[in-house]
Amino acid sequence: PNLRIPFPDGFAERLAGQRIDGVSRRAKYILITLEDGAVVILHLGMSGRLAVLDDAPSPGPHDHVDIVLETGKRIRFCDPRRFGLLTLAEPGAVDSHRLLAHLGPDPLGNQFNDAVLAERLRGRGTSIKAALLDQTVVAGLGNIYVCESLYRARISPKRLARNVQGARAERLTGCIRDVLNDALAAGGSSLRDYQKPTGELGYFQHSFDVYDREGERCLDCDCDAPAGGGIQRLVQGGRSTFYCPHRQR
DNA sequence: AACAAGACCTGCATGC
DNA sequence: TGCATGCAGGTCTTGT
Repeated sequence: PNLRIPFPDGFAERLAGQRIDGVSRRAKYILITLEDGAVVILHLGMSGRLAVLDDAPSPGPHDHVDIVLETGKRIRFCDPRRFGLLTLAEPGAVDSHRLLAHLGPDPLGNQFNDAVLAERLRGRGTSIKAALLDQTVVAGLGNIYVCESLYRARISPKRLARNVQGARAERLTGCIRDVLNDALAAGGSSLRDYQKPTGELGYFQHSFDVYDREGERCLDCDCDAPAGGGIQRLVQGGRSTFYCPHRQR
């Protein structure tokens, strides 16, 4: 029970016997809607994983929850670092739940376009890198996809967020969507923990242009480390940023 | 009020 | 071999 937040009282009893009416997503939260309208809110944090199991192997040290289905299959939630969470929103109190209420627009949804992004970046004195990681600005981007989006849009991660307007905001909007769609098509990015529920790995990590490529050649402008170029790493807000100082301005 | 820094965890790679 | 250090797909809270 000691994940990022404690389980609500009577969590298992609350779920028992209910039909699952749907599974959806808001930002990085997985939402499982029950027949009475309550919603299970699940976040994988950094190291969380869901596995669909046919039988009931004894749980490992980092397995926290099994949701057992009528068929006998079970959905097992494993999370070594325990940055993930599993909680419940009562019927009618889902959008207003404190974890969901302040999220910005989903970059793959209809509420997101270049005008919206420009407006949400207006007046922000932080870096565009930090702004895109802020889930109240845009909901659902993490460190990898922010780095990749800024690279494709040729925008420096150090540029002030308020100075991403007009053509830059337009470029960035398109690149964010493209990066996410490409990553989804590839099944996501497996660095260490991440597996799909089937146990398969994602493939997008083979398509990174900049992430985790410090010192390597820039695929676009061809600058390279021996000549003083190449992909550089810097730390912003305690997180690694990878970028090409020549290509990104 | 906005922003940066620190805290929360475990596991792994690296270097001495 | 063992130990210390730094780093990792993310939020939250605290302090300036």
